[in-house]
Amino acid sequence: MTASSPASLTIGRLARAAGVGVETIRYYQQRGLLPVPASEGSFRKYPVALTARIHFIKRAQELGFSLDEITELLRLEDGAHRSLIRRIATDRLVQIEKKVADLKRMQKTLKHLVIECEHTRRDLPCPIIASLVQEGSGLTPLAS
Amino acid sequence: MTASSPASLTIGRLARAAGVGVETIRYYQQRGLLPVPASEGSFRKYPVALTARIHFIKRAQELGFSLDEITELLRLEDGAHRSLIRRIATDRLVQIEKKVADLKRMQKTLKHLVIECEHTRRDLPCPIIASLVQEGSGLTPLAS
DNA sequence: ATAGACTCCGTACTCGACCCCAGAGTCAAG
DNA sequence: CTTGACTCTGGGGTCGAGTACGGAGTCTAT
Repeated sequence: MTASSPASLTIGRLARAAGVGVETIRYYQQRGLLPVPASEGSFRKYPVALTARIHFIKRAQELGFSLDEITELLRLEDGAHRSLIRRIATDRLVQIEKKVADLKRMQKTLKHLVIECEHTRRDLPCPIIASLVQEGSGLTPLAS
Repeated sequence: MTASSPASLTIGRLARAAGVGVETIRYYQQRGLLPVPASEGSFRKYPVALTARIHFIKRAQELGFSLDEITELLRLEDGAHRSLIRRIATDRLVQIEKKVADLKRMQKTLKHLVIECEHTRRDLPCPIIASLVQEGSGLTPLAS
């Protein structure tokens, strides 16, 4: 047992410990993601264990969960609601899959256009622009 | 030459023709994406050709360009700045590739967790939650 | 001529996840 | 015991791409 780090922290120390801003913690409190602990004197004292909860939130965010979904996950955290948790996760998974498909479509089109543009003679119109204009009704220029 | 659709439209008709809301057109005008045409009487008259410009904007958005980027593209639309246009497109391409990589990482992790969860005995903790908690310091429950 | 649809203009609101600020009070190190 | 770093509360601002609203004026079909 060394110099003993305290079992509870001020909000600022908790923020540093968890790698987030003080404002983020207050925001999470408002959203019900973090408890508002009791005060000691006039400042609140935050259990060190809250860093784990914040890390939970951050990791879940990295997996693409919204704070609303994370709130739900935390509510189910006792583990009794496995199938519900799975449903939230698979919902998210479906969204991700759709997004990936969308992006790949964009990627393909764009890549194609860029390559085409590189190989088109300088005196012809840029294929990237041309593809956006599509039906040759012509862009009306902005009045200057 | 049949019943002659007019060469210029009111904002509402243009909006319907282009499949956007009136407010969207006004917004694009504010952002400099669309010209503010002259008025005839006290209402403005919009050239039909503006539908093409709006379609340009919408298609570019579908490819993931922001309105700022689209403004830039429209500015370069004369075709003289091919390499600049390509740079905007390839920048966008790089962003898309990064996003896809991110999503695939999430997807993989989540898929793995969901499958694991389905095969874990009901008396063990849910692996999805467990993976988020990670270091077993335990989540502090919200004070009720 | 009048009803009803539309336009113009400006402002304000939406969503999500925060960030920033001011002012007053408080805590801890030297 | 002072100083300076911190906390609390409350409110506002940010970004992007719009949407919504309200009141006054205007156009058009009947």
